[in-house]
Amino acid sequence: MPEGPSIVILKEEAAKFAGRKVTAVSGNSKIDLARLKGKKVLRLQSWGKHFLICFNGFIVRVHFLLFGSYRINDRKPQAPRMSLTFTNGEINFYSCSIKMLEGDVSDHYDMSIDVMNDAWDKKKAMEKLQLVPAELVCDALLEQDIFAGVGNIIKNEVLYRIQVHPESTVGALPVAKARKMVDEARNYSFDFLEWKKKYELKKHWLAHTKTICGKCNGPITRKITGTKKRRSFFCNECQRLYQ
DNA sequence: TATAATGTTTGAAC
DNA sequence: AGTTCAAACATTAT
Repeated sequence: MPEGPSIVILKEEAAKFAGRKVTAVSGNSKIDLARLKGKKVLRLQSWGKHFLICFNGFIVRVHFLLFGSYRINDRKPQAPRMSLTFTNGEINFYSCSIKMLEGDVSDHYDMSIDVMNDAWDKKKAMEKLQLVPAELVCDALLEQDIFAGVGNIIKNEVLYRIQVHPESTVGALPVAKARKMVDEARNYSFDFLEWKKKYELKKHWLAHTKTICGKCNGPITRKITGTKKRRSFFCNECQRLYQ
């Protein structure tokens, strides 16, 4: 469930709880859940892969990692990490990381880094890339400090779209390619959002988990790449290695 | 059934 | 002391 666009979908689905009071709270999270009881949710936000439940003076941050999930007006058999009940429904979170942050969202998050946010700033991403010229692009795209919300699927699809080999070095990319990478990190994320909403995300994958390149009919290489050691799927023929 | 996978934090080891 | 790395966590489809 993890990448940024999926969290945007959650935010939209949970929007009906904004302005509502938490009438009951439970779960096996180690944070002080009792603090939420009777408090009003001011708004629901997202930043990258973080889902933010904002209260007056503090925020509950939910991160789904690899296996986390949620249900709205529904439950899974297992015990929820956190369950929030409102007068108009409930939301349950499973096997996720939950933290309490003091203060406002702006004290903790820079929304201009979130590829899904209206405040996203292309120039800022370009500037941050220039600070890590030695990094491989497959790692750079996964940097949440640069591309908050981008995950491994988006990484692979972006690199395929712009025809850049995942083991290319950031500093070796021509500026026009770097710009394309930044642009597509956002563009593909929005495509991901639309496809995911229609339950047809996988149908549109061109590189991720594929074995044949649709462009040249050659093989798609699958390889663990970068210091992050994540799976990369790429076409050696169509994706150029810059180094 | 065993494996691998849309991810991050932590703490040991250097 | 700062950096690096692997382990830990946890679920489900294949």
